Amino acid sequence: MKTTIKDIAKSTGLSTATISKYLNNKPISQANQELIQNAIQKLHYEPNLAAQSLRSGKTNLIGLIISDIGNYFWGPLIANLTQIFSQSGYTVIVRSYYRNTDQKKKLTQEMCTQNFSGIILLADNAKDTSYQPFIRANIPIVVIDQIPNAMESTPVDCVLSDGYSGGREIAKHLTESGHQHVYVNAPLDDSYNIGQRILGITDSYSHAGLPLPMIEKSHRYTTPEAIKKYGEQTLPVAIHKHPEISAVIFTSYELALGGLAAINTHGYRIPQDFSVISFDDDALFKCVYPSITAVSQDMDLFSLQISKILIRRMNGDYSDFPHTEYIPVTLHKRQAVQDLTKKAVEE
Amino acid sequence: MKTTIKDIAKSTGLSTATISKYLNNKPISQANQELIQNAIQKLHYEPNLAAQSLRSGKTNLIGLIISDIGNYFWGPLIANLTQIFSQSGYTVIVRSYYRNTDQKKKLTQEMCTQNFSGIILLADNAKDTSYQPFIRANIPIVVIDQIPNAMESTPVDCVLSDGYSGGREIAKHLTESGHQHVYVNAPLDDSYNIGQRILGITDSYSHAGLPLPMIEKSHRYTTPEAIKKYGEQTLPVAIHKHPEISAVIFTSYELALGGLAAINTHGYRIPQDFSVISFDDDALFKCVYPSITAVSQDMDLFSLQISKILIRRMNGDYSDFPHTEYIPVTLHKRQAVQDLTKKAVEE
DNA sequence: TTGTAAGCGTTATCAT
DNA sequence: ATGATAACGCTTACAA
Repeated sequence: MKTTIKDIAKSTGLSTATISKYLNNKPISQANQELIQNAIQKLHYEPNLAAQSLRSGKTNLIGLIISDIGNYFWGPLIANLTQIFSQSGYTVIVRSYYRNTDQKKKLTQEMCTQNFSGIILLADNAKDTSYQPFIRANIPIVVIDQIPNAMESTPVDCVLSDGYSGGREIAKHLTESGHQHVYVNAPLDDSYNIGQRILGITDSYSHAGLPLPMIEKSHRYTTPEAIKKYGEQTLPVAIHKHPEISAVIFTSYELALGGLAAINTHGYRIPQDFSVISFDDDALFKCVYPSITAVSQDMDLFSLQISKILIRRMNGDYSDFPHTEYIPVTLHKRQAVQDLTKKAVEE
Repeated sequence: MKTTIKDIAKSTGLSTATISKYLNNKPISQANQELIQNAIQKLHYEPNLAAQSLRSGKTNLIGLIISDIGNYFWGPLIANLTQIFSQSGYTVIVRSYYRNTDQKKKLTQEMCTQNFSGIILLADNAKDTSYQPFIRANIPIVVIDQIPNAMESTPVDCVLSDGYSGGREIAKHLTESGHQHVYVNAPLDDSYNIGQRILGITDSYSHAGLPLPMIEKSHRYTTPEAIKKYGEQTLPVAIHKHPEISAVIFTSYELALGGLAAINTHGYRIPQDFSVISFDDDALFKCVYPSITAVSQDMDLFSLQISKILIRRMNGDYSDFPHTEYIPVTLHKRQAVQDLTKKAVEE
């Protein structure tokens, strides 16, 4: 038999109403506070969340919607969010729709009706409009990793890493290392984020009066495997056709996987044959030989900003709505980028 | 205003009891089934989970307890479990205690009282007894990745990868490739799993009449970072002291990270200086040069078996209790292991 | 097969 | 500051 507030009420001689008030930090006499506190400890009382939720209409549930939870790049983010929100009394529930559009619609519709206290939506790309039903249903929501095109008609809070700065950092590092002819491997999708990464690179090269980076064009790819395969196939072709290329930039982790696989297969030597640099870092990047130069996202800060905005909204504070937060990124200079200026001097 | 079964009742002219029966697949006349179905569609009815849970005493919640959700090795498992259980109408909630013993006790106690339909506990090591409160509370639970020492006094269902076979596979591959002097990098913890991995290796070498693998002894390490650091520090020392070592085995992903970092720092050439082989696979292992030979766990099958057992228990079927399920592992032969027999012939 | 009505554990209203 | 009581949306005897 589970302990309920009735038991606490009986044990203390108070009414359930008073116990409830105690639990919700409403004014209670000092004496009774201690009385209740003791009873709770003694009887091992834990509130029934279902009852609380049913009566109050608040679930304290945060829905985290990710197209494909299997994509482990986002693991640390999920971890952080789970931890941060649990500290504020919220429980994070992760839901995926596995890149199935029908399932996605069904999922969002279902979640709109389940009294989630807040939603975090990892948007697929800039065309993603699935945040809109939550706005309509008045459920606080933060869109992450993208800025939807529909922002203008339906404003929403966004948090994403600063891909543009990342692109500029990469370009700076490469130009300072003497790399004039650069190849950017990027599948054409409608990702705002990836678009910004590329723009950061091309802007820098353009401003520096250098030849514009060669950007691989392609069809759209949806699954991580397809993106990897694409990278694996296109890289050797480009290198072969354009021997002047001295550096390759992967615009995402999946492309890096594919590119590195191709590099291995074809026996390219990094960084002697060409330098390599990737967006999105991985624990192994800094361990392998040569270690892979990469731009990492700050998942801790990312999670923190998401939680800050969402909690503000859940508390009814919309004073700065809509807010877009860019999370700074960090370039890790490693062995995979060769300093061509030094090399020239040495020779 | 949310739609409730009352609205459906009014709209169809039936009672709420009948609607409830329809929702719970109890016998209903064909005509009314269609009537209700239509009303639900028209009014966009979605059941209130809190009310269902409160009344029925069932939450359909699965608690997944992981010491450190930030350790992304388990990301794919979380992903799979979330997906599999959602197909059966369960929602997975991941909870961590961040290697804090007090927090862990608090968490398990709290979860015991929250009517979880089932629990999946990723045990820390063989000494982990935190599954016991759930057994006492009659909450179905499956322990994964370990077999607790307390099994005998408190039986429990277990699912874990077959580390022993993995060890034997590794040993077979190494001996067939002519590796007689092998170094095993393993922090001494109380992990049943890691113990089995080591045992598989040593048993094989012992049965083959070869010199016993050299096993690094150490203190206990708790965090992934500490384990990595340990691997990074011990490997070069061992290699230096024992030049006869021709192959190094990492007993976990974290050790591989540390070991590879050390290899990079010290400029060892793999596999010329020594071969490398790791437990636990990573997407990058097969992409980098040289690709890293590794034993992978089958996370799909792992998740599936967990869900099968747990769902059986939640349905009250304890006919095969307690059950221990070993998930087969796969050795991926890659470039990091050199075939010394061929080399000998060539020379 | 269908309806009536009680009640799950909590919170909120309104007295006191 | 405290208490009596209704109500949240649903399930489940039990009766019809």
